[in-house]
Amino acid sequence: MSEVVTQTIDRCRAAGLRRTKALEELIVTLLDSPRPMTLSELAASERLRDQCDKATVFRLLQRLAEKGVVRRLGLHERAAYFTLLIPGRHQDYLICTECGSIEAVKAPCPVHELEDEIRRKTGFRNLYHELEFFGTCPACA
Amino acid sequence: MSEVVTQTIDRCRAAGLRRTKALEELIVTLLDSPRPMTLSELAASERLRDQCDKATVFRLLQRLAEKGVVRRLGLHERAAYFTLLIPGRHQDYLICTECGSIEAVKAPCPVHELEDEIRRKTGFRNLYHELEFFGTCPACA
DNA sequence: GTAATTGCAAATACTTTGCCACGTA
DNA sequence: TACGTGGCAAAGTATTTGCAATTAC
Repeated sequence: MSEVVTQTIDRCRAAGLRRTKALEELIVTLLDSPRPMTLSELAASERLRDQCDKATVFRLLQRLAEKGVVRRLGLHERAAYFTLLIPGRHQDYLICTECGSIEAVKAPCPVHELEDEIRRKTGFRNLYHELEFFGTCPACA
Repeated sequence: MSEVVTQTIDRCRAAGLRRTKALEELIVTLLDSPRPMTLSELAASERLRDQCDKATVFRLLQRLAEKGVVRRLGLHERAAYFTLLIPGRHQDYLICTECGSIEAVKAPCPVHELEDEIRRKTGFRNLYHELEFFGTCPACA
């Protein structure tokens, strides 16, 4: 099992969660995915399909989001997307409004300075941001 | 009626929409609001409450989004948010994850260069972006 | 042993559509 | 007149919860 997986499970344990098979498989699944996934996708994924009920995945995601281990994203679809939150890592996304494809933006995120400024000026705590680009991908154009 | 309202209605007319009372009230309501609004908020708003059904507001928003007059935003809630799209204007948002308050970010958006770069490198068309900051506001902290 | 976790089914929330009446151009 | 619009009610989709059984610690 990869380094990141064990570290993430440790973070869950430290946050008071129990180490269940479903938790492990969920984390591995999210980590394997190059892009955020919906609840339905997760529940239907190879690793989780026979492992547990959709409600379980839902509640796991809920707890993990509460503990800051996963993040829930909007991304313009009706369904919410979830992604693992790895300390020190940040990802922006590029989304095709026609076919719904989602890919990670490779360039560094230009928002951190503004984020610091907002933190200073507004007194918001636990500040983070979400940045998404939308458009029509070459294949759909 | 303000300049922007008539211009926006003109854009709708140009896009082939009919000028109805509901359309006008919807546009004025969105323009009056300092932040994006949900379908429910719009349908229950003073101007629209007695004017038309929720389904009508829904279909109006749908048409307007199609024509590029309004934009549908995620913003992390279960309900979608809508905002008027004024040419040459762009807005980022600061959202409290505790109380759900939404305010517009006053500072200029630092993402346009990256957007240009993505447009060039990926060949995406009609590119735009959405940037939101999330955190705990001073009142909730 | 005890509290967290789970499955299953039922309840919610928000969105979306069908169908026929109506109003704008 | 013709076609976009509107109201009302029903259907759809994704999420969320209740409760009793199970499992991790």
